Amino acid sequence: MKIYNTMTRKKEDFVPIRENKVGIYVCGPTVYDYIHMGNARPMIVFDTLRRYLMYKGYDVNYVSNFTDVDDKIIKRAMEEGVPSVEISERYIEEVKKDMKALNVMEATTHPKATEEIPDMIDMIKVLIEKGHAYEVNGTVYFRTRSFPGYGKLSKKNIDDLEAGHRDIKVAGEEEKEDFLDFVLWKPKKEGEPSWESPWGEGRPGWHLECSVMSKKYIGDIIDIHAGGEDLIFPHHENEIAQSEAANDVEFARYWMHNGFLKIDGEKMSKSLGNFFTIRDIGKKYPLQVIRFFILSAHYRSPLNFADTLVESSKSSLERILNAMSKLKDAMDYAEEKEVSAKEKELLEKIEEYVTKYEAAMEDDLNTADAISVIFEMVKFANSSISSANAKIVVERMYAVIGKLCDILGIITETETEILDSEIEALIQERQAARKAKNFARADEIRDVLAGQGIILEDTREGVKWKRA
RNA sequence: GGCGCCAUAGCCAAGUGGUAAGGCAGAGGUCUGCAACACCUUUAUCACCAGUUCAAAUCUGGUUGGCGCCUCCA
Repeated sequence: MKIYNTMTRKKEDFVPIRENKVGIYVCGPTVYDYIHMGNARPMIVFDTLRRYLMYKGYDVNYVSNFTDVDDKIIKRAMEEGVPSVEISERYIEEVKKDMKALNVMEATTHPKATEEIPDMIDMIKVLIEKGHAYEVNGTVYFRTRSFPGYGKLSKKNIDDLEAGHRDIKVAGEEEKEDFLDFVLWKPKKEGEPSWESPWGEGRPGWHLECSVMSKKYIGDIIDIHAGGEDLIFPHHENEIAQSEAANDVEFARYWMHNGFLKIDGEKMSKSLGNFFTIRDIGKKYPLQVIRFFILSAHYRSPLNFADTLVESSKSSLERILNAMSKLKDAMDYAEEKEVSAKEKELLEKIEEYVTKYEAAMEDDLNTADAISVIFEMVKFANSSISSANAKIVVERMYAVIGKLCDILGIITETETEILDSEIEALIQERQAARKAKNFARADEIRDVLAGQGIILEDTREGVKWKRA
């Protein structure tokens, strides 16, 4: 498979370090609030990458952290007057709920920063020993200029950074040797969570945790490191500096970054009031629709989020679901018989679609193209596959579309739901009315059920219903 | 100021040298008691200008417009 590597700015053939094994590290959220649409994009995109690699037979070690010690968490805790651990634990649980609702698989490991402090201290010690870090008044800084490759991911050169920096001085800057140096360990302030360290009580800097956790749970070299494009600088640049300075080996082979999500054409931000949490969106749309919507564009493109676009995705997804529902019915009625010569061609055609789908996914996870292949299959199924075919043919069609959707994390399997007896009775009454050509009554019942979110469809095999 | 990205039909969105996938919406038709589902038909020369080439949406240069990072951020 080809992956666009931010480091080289090119699509490269993906070759894992260890045969058939892939280690993926995705920077996870800071848990101080419900996750929003922007957080969801990398979760969904890289979960899809993971699912595809698993489908290809790779053993995927997927690590994604929870940043559970951070200024924003502390601020929130102070506002609510509770310990910050209460905030982080609460939102880790909420984030997990949202991820589940988005059908994002649980990571192999979900490390938390606060549980990895000893390893972070060890890495800082190594960096100090090697001359890549130094301590001033309880703060440990990374000596950025001591790492020659600094800027290689974001393609920034140190002198440009210096020029751009002059206007934006930060407090405490005087004590640093160099403005480029960033914090590995910061001393405790009153009321903040802290840990013992050789440099006094304090807490780790943000960039350090990812270097430490990826090393611990994947190894010194990781196959794929992923996250939002805004993390390229400074977060990922700093991770590279820390890890490569400490471990003396390349940090990550492939860097993948998803594009930003915009709201009605504008950047999402709290001040613009266009900040949407997954929790709120879930009240308006099935989150499956959101997942489908996000995957309908290439992951590196900016993606605009607007109601009309989601509505459109909802209709699109229904087309797939309708086709699957029809296939399921066809399976029930299809006979187990010999596959005819003509049907053999149908089976071959199905495999051609699979090949085409895989080619799309192989090309830097082109989910938009892959989805278009699914729609081609849907059309093919709707027009060429029916209960008149041998059962095995129908089953294959159903299984293939189901599997290809599953790789995208789209659930097509609908569990058979039992309607309550009252609704069931109304449907029966309507059927009787139709038989008696009392269409006024039949339509009236259909309207009543529609009002309750039950949509009826009359098919040759009888009445079908679905939720609006 | 530095680094980088994008511009394809009413909307969304693939396509990186050989004469434009797919979806939504719209129009016409078939099926249906009607509707829904489904099926058939129908809707673009790819921001603009110049160049390279037998051939460009696809390469090069320029113009215009939009966006991101450089500060916490997915």
